[in-house]
Amino acid sequence: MLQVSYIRDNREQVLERLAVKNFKQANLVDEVIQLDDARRQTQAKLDNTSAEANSAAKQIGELMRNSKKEEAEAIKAKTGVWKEDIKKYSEELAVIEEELYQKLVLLPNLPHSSVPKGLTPEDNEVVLENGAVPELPANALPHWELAAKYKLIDFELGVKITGAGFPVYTNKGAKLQRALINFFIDEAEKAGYKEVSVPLMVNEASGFGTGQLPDKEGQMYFVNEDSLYLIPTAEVPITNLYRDVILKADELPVKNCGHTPCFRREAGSYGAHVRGLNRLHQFDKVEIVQVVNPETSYDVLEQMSAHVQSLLQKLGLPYRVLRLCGGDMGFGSALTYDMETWSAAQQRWLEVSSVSNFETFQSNRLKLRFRNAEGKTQLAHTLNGSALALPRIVATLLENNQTDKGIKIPEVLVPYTKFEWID
RNA sequence: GGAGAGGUGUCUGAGUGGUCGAAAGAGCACGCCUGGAAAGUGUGUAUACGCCAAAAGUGUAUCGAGGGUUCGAAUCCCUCCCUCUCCGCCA
Repeated sequence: MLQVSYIRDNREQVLERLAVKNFKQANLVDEVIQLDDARRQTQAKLDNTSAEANSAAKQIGELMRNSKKEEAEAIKAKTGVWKEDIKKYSEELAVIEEELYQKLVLLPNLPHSSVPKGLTPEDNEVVLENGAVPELPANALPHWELAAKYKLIDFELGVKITGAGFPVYTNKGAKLQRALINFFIDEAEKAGYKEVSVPLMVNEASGFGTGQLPDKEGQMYFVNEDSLYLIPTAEVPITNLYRDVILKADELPVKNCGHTPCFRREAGSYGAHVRGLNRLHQFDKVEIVQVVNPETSYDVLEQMSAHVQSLLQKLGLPYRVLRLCGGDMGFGSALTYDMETWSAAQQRWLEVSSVSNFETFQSNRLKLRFRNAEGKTQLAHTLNGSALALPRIVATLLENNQTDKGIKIPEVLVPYTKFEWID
């Protein structure tokens, strides 16, 4: 959520930035400003009336104590009007604030100046490519066939017990899951992230804090009986750890990592692009989250991007880094890098990570502040990224490392898997 | 699931209708004291939104949340949420 005061002070810039995100309802900006004007006026009227009523009440108390009953009654007689006005103004204020809020939540975050204009994924900017694309034999298989051949994943069994998009990992497939999770967590800890293990369900306030609610509830599974949402990413519980918190300056940066399953309804398309592990309703992911001083947030974003890249390098996966264009970015992000690995058998790039700086968009909703050098409270910046999501990593590992003898496990993973080959 | 107790500032904790944004203590910050530290001592120490060019100042709101009674509510009433204890169930 954008800050109203910022919108007021930087109207032109806000409009210009929103245009980069192809935001269509630019009129909302002026409506927000007008509503805020109205809010201030009504607030002032309410405050002034309350002040009068408060001082009258004090006088009455004083007079009663001195048993000047008649004078007290005289003042009492005047309070009726104030009471009515106070009621009227606070009702007005509530209506205005609600309207303001409803419009404010429709405004996406402002994209950073480096965000390219554009509408579709084709307009994303390739920042860099790294790693050699492997030469596969002519009979190379896509990962879903490899998974069947080596009995790593049983998709049908998942359908039986739950439904499509909930695979069952078996044998070395199950081991590989656990190995990747531990490898990713260990690497994150080496990079200074503290591991947390968090609930997989969150309440509505948490969904609001990170921006999934209102509006995107369709993407989350909802437990009606208890009004809880299954988390679509560990970003939600981990970032919400700091909701309604004022951090001391020396507590920044906060660096957390955590592994969780992620649940996504993804009511979407079918076909080759979502076959196998390409798109699932449940998958495992290690997430990294930082809460930082605004002055450092873009340096931190680069560090997080470098961390994710280092994982891909260690796993020997060819990858590229994209700077998402305005049209492809998430609602709350100011700048997003996507990391994609090259799937040799599918002959296409698969998104395996997304690293974003939310600036104050989340912290404003979360009321996540820190005390700055002047001792004043200030909104912190939040960032997060996948480091990494498992399914597509597994997909490319299986596909890219397939040989006549079986599938070769990357060296860094062998201490975790305790086997070198899937065969 | 059943019964009971309770939710006050960073923490402990007082406060049952007016002088309460809230005693006291602890913690923390700064100063004094000290060769240095501890002890001692003094001062300060919530957040948000207004007004003001800004600082100073000042107004309003907030004692789990929302509503009500009252000229006036942390304090009385209602609803909801949460925590704790005991019992039941149970990984």
